[in-house]
Amino acid sequence: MHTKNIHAHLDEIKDCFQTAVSVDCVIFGFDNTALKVLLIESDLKEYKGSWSLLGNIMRPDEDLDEAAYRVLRERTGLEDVYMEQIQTFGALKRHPAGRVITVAYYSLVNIEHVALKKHNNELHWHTVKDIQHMAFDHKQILDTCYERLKRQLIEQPIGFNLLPGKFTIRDLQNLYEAILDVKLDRRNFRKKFLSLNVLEDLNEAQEAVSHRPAKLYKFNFEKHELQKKRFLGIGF
Amino acid sequence: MHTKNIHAHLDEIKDCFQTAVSVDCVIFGFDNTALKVLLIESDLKEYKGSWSLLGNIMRPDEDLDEAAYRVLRERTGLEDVYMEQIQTFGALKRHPAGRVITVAYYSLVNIEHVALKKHNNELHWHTVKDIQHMAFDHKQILDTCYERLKRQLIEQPIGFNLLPGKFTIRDLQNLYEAILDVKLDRRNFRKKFLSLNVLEDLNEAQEAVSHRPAKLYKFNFEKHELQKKRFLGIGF
DNA sequence: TCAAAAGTGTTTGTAATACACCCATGA
DNA sequence: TCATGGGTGTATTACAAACACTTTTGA
Repeated sequence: MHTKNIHAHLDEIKDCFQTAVSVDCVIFGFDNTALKVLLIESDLKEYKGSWSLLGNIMRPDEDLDEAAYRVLRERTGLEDVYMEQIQTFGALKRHPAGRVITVAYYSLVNIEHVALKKHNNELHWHTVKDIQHMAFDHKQILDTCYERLKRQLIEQPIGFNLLPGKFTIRDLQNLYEAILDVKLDRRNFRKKFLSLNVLEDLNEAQEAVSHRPAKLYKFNFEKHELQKKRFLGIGF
Repeated sequence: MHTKNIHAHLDEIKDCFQTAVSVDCVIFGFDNTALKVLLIESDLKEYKGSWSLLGNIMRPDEDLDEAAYRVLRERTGLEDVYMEQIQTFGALKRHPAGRVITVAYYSLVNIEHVALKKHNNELHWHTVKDIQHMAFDHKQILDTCYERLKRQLIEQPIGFNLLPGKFTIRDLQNLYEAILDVKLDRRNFRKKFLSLNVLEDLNEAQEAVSHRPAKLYKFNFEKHELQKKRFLGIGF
């Protein structure tokens, strides 16, 4: 067997360095009623009037994940938010400017923490369910990320990332119902979450509501014994 | 807001076309005892003696997914096998030849259907559990794909892809036990799978075994009512 | 005192788990 | 006839699902 050195290898593949890699961030927020996604007006003539995800080309000198965090940081000013790589989209004609494959991430942010700056006035929060068309293949990317979010929401306690630091159990239930598009029983939902040992009672209550005020909780990551009861059984 | 045409956009990003995109295939097989993965001896001097996944650079004129199928086809002669994109790895120094990000796929094949050709004599099936080191970041990729496989195996009936067309329920259980590294109750396992309505009884039996011969089954995709009982509840 | 949402407990159904005996075959 | 693994049924347990009334607050 022959071996090749790096340079022989580089030479062999140099024709393949014609492809750009981009990252696209599906930034989800929740406004207490519906799941939102942060979009920008497309700056490509071909897609004028369409909305697109927040993305950018990955720089040759930065990690892939770092590129995604950079996009998020530049657009929202946020750091240390929940973010997950979801899928890479590499269809041939997906970008009119040439061969660009894109790695899609989604992140969950507290919508109140996103201060849209003046120079970001092309940015808007859109209701996910109302979105029909987007630029590029971004609708497909959004759909994929939304499906993954729904699945994650069922399997891991990540919904907190979309809520303010203090929230009521009803807030949490509203979030689940809105994102999963289901109706849940109040008593069972409450029972379930309280038994999970992830909610810390702040001993505070809602104020200025014209009904019995609800208790406020915060999420306590430490308390969560991850995957404590992982199914031994087969779940299908 | 100003708009840019494609060419302005291309110009802006042209410095970023310095990154190659590769695909790496984690090809899993099962030899009735242990989970195997098909590896090749690295042809890079830097990794001489190490094993690596089967991969290749994506061509600028082919779909990303097609590149993965091409690698699989070229190496195993197989088509139409189970294959899934898992994750994209894009750390800065992951490839010594330059900036190469790689999209990892795993596929499940019937190990008996893979005829390793003469010119593929650097290819070998390795027992997944015994693998300690690999070239590049391929161990990390393998680990990621293996974790995903385990999860998928619990949630979807995909194990069949690793088995011959005719198999016994015990074969299937061996597969689950080996991959998930658990012991399962024979009676419950059988009950579970028979109730799933995905096994078609071939009315054939094992031959030449020195004990009561087991029935042979095949998987019947049509019968499987996908996600019929999808949890409404929350699974963590 | 009324409206509106918060808070609580019990019952029921379903599915996973644990477990022991008989059956068919080749040696 | 024996050794080996195949095939079956039931009791128990755990958890999700269904369901109704009392409590607290502001108006």
